[in-house]
Amino acid sequence: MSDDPIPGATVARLPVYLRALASLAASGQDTVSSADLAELAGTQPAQLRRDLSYFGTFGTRGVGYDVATLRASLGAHVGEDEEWPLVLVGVGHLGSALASQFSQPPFRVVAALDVDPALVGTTRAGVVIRHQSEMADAVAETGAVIGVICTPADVAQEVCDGLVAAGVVSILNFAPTLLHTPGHAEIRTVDLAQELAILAFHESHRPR
Amino acid sequence: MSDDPIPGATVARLPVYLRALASLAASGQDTVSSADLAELAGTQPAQLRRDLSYFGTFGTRGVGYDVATLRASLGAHVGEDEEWPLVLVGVGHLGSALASQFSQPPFRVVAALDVDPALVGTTRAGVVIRHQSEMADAVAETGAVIGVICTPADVAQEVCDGLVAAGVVSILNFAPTLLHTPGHAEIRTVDLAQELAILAFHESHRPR
DNA sequence: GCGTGTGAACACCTTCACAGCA
DNA sequence: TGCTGTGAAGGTGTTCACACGC
Repeated sequence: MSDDPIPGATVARLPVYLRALASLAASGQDTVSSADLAELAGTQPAQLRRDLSYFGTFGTRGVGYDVATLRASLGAHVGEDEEWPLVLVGVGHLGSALASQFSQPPFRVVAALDVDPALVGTTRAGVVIRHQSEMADAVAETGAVIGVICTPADVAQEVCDGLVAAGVVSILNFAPTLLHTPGHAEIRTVDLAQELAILAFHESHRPR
Repeated sequence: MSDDPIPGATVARLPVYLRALASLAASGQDTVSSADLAELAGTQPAQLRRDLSYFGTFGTRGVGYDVATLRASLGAHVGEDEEWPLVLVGVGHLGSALASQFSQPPFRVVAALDVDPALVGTTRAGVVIRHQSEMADAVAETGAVIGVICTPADVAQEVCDGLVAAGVVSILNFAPTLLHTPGHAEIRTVDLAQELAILAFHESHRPR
C-alpha cells in the first residue's frame, strides 16, 4: 500500500497538490476538504481522494485533511526532505531562467556548464559557470544527481551521453529532440514547442 | 473519420511525428515504414499506425509511407499551413528564450510585452517590446491569436484576464500557477518545476 | 450530517495479432 | 513476401456512488 506501483498520472499531480497545500498553509488555513483542495489543484474531488489513497489514509471523515500533516506526508513521498543537487548544461536564456526557477527547495543548482567562453566564469543562481569539458569533474565534485539539458538540439545527445558517463541517471531534457541512452537512465523530455503545437491544433479545430 | 474526435494522446504525439518526418525529409529519405518512424518518434509501430488512422489512410501496404505526402497531410491537420501569430507577455530570461524558439514556422511572435521600463523599446526575435499596459492595442493591431505567459506567478492571472479580454482564447502559461478563466478559453499550463519533481519522485523511489 | 475511502463501472488509450493489399 | 490498417483484447486512469466513521 505504501510502495505499490503509483500510477504515473498520480505522480504528475503530486507537485500540484503540494503547491496548493503550500498556499493554503501560507494563508493560515489548517484544514481542507477534498472538494476545496481539488478546486485549487484543478482536479476532481474523487480524483484527489483516489490519488491520496495510494499513499495512505490522511483524512478525517466528515472533516477533511489537516493541511500541515498532509503536506508533510506527500512531501516526504516526493523527496522534498532531501536536497536534490542539479547540474545545468547550457546556460543561454532558457538555462538562466531555469537556474533561478530550479534553485528553490528541495532543488539546488550546484553546477552550471556551457561552451561559450563569454559565459564561463560568470554566475547564475550563485554558481560560477564552468566550461562544458569539465563536466565529469563538476559532477564528481558537486555530487549532482539530476542533469538538466538546455543546449541546442544538435548537441543534446552528446551532452546526455556525457552526463550518463559521469554517473547522472536522471535527466531533464529541454532540447527538442529524442534522447537515447545505453543504460537505464531516466530521461524526461520537455518539449516547449509541442505544447504550442497542441494549442494550434485545438485552435484550428475550434468550432466556428 | 476525418474530424471525429481525435484522442488527446494522439494529438500530443503529432508534433513529434512531424519533427521526425522533417528530419527524414532533410536527410533525403522519401519513404518510411511505421517501424522506422516509430523508432524516430519514440513510440511503438502499432501506436503510430493507430494514430495515423484517425486522419486517413496514408500508407502503401508492403511499402510504408511517403515522407513528403504524410508530412503535408499531418501538417495540414495540425494547422501548419496557416501562420499563428503569438503575443508574448513577460520577457525575462524565459520569455526571451521562448521568443526565439517560438519564431519558427508556423509560429511567429508578433508582439512582446513587459512591465520593466528597461526592457520596453528593446527587441526580441525582431519585435520591439511594448509596455504591458498596451496589451489590448497590441493584440488588436497584430491580430495575435495565441498568448504566451512568462510572467511571475503572482501576476499571471491578471495577465490571463487581460488576454482573454483582448480576445485571445488560446493561452500557453509558463507561470507555476493554475489559471481560471470566465469564458471558455483554452489554457495549457506548462509547469517546468513539475517535471523536475516527477524526476525527483522516481529518483527517490529508485531500487537500491 | 458531512466528507472520506474505495469497490465497481466506465472511459480512454495501448498493444496484439492478423486479414488484406501492393 | 512485407507492411499497413484495424477488430479485438488488455491495461491504465477516471468517475460514480455509497458504506463508513467522525
